[in-house]
Amino acid sequence: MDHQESHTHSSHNHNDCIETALATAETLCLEQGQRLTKVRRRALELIWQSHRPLGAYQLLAKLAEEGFNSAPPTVYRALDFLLAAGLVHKVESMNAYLGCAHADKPHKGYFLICDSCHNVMEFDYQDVHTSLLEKAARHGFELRAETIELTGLCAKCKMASTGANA
Amino acid sequence: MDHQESHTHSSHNHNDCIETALATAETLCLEQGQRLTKVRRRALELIWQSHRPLGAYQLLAKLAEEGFNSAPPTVYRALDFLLAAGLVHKVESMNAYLGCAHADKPHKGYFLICDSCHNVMEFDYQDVHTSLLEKAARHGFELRAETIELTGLCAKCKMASTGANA
DNA sequence: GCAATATTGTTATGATATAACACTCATACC
DNA sequence: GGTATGAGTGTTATATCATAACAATATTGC
Repeated sequence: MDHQESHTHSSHNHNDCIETALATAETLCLEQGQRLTKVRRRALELIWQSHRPLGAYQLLAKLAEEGFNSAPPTVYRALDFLLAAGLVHKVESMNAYLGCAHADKPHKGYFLICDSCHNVMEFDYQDVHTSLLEKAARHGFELRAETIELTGLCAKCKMASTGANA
Repeated sequence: MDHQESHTHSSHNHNDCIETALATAETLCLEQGQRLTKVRRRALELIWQSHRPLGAYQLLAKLAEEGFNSAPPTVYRALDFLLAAGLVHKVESMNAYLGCAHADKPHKGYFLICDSCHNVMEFDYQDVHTSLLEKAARHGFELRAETIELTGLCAKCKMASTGANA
């Protein structure tokens, strides 16, 4: 049923996440006859290494440091590829890009975004999707994509702020 | 209960919408001791005159034609004011701005955006909000704002495309 | 009127994203 | 293995979206 996932908890070993994501990406690309080229692979890895959504130009700077071409099309092409493959999501309200934790299952990117620490948690509630789909249909609207971005205070920051007051 | 509204149907008299919106805006600003200055009022009106979300620079161009200052801060200040007052919404996935049809009641901007004609319908389903609020709380997350933007094909465009095939 | 504050003018720049065309490399086919 | 094809990348230029910083002006409360 409901599924939720965060790759922002400092408690976990994020390297595992990155490795899993990269492995999944390679498998998916192989299956679909897509080429996970050097720059695409490295872009994906760099996006994953950040615990927060990464801006295109931040990513470009990192790629440039490593000898990749430093012109914007480089990064936007890589992002376009990764977005189309479902390997990353774009967080519209931040103009930033985030590794997708379950690219292997088609899903919508629903996000909880902390205003304070800027960490982002992805969640994927089937019931919300079903409900939105049904409501769209009620308007004769054929739903293709959903942008669901919830902002506020994450548990940690909330505790930190109340703790400071107490 | 559930409320939905469109100001994109060509069937209606959009002038009524604009007048109502402007009247509501004046009332709200008066109540809250806010000043609906010339440029703010005209910006709101121009946003409403467009049936689709209007880009900041599109709006700026229209304002400039009418003798207002043509530098970007002019339009962004007006937009900031209108956004803060809840009189317009920003459609994040389009970087564009839309008149809010029910600024008088606090609400979230939920949008159905047609990929084909780019019209946008605002809807506001209390049950979706409640559901998201509860799910956020489940993660210890204190929800402050929601960006819900659904894209796809509106009823008209869907009919037009199937009609073309038939 | 006058001080305090809000609003607007103005210049400059930062941040995000794409167009257009040349070049290179991988792959598939012979 | 050669070579045509198309995918991918390099490069230059520019479009689009947004804000910083400070000066000038208008509004409001006294």
